[in-house]
Amino acid sequence: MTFGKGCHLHLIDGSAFIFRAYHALPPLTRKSDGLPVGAVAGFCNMLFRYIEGAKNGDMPTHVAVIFDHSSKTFRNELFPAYKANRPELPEDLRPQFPLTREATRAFNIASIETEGFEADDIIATLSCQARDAGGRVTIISSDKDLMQLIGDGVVMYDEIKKKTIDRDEVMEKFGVGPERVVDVQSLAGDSVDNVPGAPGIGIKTAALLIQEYGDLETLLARADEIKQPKRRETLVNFADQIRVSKQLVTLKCDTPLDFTLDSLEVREPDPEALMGFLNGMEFRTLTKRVADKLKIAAPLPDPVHGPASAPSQSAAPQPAALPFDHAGYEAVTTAADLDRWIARIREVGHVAFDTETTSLDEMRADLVGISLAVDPGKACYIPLGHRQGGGDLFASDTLVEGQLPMDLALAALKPVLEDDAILKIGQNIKYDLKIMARHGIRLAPIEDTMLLSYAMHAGLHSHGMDELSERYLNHRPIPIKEMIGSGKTQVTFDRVAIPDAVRYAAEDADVTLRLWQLFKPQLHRARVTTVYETLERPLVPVLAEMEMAGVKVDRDVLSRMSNAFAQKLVQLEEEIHGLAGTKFNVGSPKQLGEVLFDQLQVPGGEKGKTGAYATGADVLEDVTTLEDSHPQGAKLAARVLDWRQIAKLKSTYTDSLQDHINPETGRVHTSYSIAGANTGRLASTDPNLQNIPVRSDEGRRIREAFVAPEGRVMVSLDYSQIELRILAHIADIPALKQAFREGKDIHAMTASEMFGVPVEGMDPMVRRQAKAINFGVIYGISGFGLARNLRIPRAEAQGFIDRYFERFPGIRAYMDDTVSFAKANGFVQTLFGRKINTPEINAKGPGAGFAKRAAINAPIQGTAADVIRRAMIRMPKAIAGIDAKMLLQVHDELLFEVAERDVDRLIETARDVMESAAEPAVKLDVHLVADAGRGLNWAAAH
DNA sequence: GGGCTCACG
DNA sequence: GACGTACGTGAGCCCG
Repeated sequence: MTFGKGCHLHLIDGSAFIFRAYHALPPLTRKSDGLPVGAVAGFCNMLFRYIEGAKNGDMPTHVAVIFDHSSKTFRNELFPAYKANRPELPEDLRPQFPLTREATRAFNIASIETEGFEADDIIATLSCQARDAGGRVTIISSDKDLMQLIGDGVVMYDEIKKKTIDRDEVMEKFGVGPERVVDVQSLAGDSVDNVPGAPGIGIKTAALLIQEYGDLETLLARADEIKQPKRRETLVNFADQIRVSKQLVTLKCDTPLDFTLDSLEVREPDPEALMGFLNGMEFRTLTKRVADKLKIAAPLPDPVHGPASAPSQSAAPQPAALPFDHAGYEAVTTAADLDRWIARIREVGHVAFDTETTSLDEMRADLVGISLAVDPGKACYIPLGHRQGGGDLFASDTLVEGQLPMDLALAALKPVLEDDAILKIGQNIKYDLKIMARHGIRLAPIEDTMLLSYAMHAGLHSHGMDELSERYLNHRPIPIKEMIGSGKTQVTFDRVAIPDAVRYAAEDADVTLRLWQLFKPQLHRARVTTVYETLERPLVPVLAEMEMAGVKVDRDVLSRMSNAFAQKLVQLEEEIHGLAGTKFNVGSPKQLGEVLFDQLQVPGGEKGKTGAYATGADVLEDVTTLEDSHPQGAKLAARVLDWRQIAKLKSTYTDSLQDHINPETGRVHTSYSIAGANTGRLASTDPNLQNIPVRSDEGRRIREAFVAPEGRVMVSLDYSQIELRILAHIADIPALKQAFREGKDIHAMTASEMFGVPVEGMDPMVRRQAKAINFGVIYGISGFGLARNLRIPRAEAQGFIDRYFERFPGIRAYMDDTVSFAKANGFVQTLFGRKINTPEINAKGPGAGFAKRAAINAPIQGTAADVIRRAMIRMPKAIAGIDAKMLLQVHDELLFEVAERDVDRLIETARDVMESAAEPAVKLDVHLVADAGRGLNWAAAH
């Protein structure tokens, strides 16, 4: 629902709730672990009572609970003593703060807080927005500081006294109307908040003065007219202090918010999530009371954790319930039919859209047809490029008769597809976006069912259409194989008979539409609307641009390297066969294992589950150390390692990259999958340009083939230590934060802290170990893993870890908290609210370890991924005036191609975007740093 | 098509 | 007390 006239926004002052609850209740701890939960219990009770009360009274259409983020706000910069005389927080209250946020979410109410602003400012901002939109507002609070907001449909409500506070109450308390409350407060000051005001003037006097002079500014301007000498002097002498006080008490109506009023729409609690939370808190009485209530409320099934195809009891239209019937699908072959569809799209304002083409590679694919769906069960397919024949050598290239001419159809569709008022819904719509872009059509605005699923279900399953359809629509779409076959006999889609294509393609649009209808309303309930709207959807056009731009690759450089590698491989092979005494396939791990451990009797061979010897690099490296006991084996292993490195570089890079050079553009166009990695990272495919070698000198030379065209320069910017910085922030490690603040060598600092050695003249080995531990922490460290990585005894590795935790206790707390959060909620979150589901977290057996480490890693890796996504989304606008293109993303690096004269400007601008990418949604305690490099090729720029 | 190996962050 | 373990990816090759 769009917020507007007739809407009623309830804003609950969460911090006030907490303090009231804390002081009203005796200290209460959770039975199982002694966690203090008294305030949480009181908070939940108040929230529950409020919900029940609201049902009987003046029902809100929108609701949110607002919290203070931290004690430091912009007011402290204005006046350092502001709120400085507040008593220290009770020790058992602070840990309950995050739980109250969780409680709020469990009740399915938006939980809002913003760094640098008080809850009051957010309440003020939302009130203003709601009022301006023509709606009404009730602020659930009795805080006098909020009374300045009353009027124009805004009232307050005291939840304890069950009493509305409106203009009359304000007049009674301040002696002036709400619009002059600020003036009175500025004069009277406030001893609780340490607002100075004018000495000797209280509310009574202040009210009198304001009544007489109208407002504060007039009063101050005409202060010399005041008869009482004492008052006159005070006002003249303390005018500045009074003005500062005014700034302190005036609430900000323009707090930056990264959501809209619409997203605060009232939602029924998700019974499972709510009961899960209350149960986890071990609130028995409340759990029971809520359970009783919920039964009456006929809960909706949970879209995230509930059974995949659970029938809904709600009255909402059930897209899944309609059967899939191909009778509702039609071929559009006349202009009149097409016009009819376009008219229907305009009526409804949205359309599910899908293209059929001849290839999965959007840069080479030819458009074959377009399918549309507007109403579930009804869809059409517009064949445009179907051709005669079976696709064999003798197939003719003539178009099948009876199809609309492509240019005519596209011209008719273009206005709708580009209309800002019509949503184009796709499944992986980046593909269609690129196809249409090549036909001069800019698809916008867009929705993507794949990304809707990714925002809600990351970690639960993949997000391809077939998977989603089977899971959520209980329908198995026609496999593409039934259309085009597979293997040798596979044909392209333009050879599919049109009636078959109609069934297949129209169904895809139908499925997409139904998934959208199902998923869209679930976004709010899963609390990932902001994630979808700020991190997923806007990335689509950005990536499409990057992919279409491609990166120039110099074929000759690659081809020369391939030749050199080929020669080297032959040499190595001969040498290896000589050492082995027999000829065998060096590329076969199985044969290699047998040669090494059976024929040559090298000790230490270990067979894996498949019965073959393990011959990974780590194993072979161990063998190379046997120079004394088994020189032949050691030498062989060393040569095989060399061979493997070269073979990898040749086959994966120098050879196959050449095949990916697009003949039309002369460039390589990767494809990024947005919903591939669970953590929010992108993945690059066809080819993967995120794993181009860099660690070895030999491999790095492959980057020399990624070049800038004449007159242009490659620029690379990469975040320095972004994951460790995020760890320092999330786990709140003062020593780490300080080291980053001071720009220190973070690994050396760690080593110094752990081993008590000075950073100056540090043994590189010691630093290396500390570095391994720092990375290990990000991965969910284990003694075994660290031991293997550092090749040291396990006990020693465990000793390092113990010392590390001792030195940085916050890390241990973060790891424990993250795992228990995952266990309680079934997911973990990034700082930006991205959810990563952890369905295996409560598993038994070896899977448990994996799930725990993944849960520990996901918020860190995921937050870093969110940060660079934000930077990428802002980048096109930021560099609009610069002759530059963003080409590639490699997790913490962005690669640009820039006109020579614009290089400095690009670096300055892009660096700024990257370093401030977290803001304003998140204010990190640690600043982000992006390092820049430039050169004629990627190797030189990196 | 699964397993192994290895390239990246 | 034993087990099995660093996180996230994609691609090429071998082999059944």
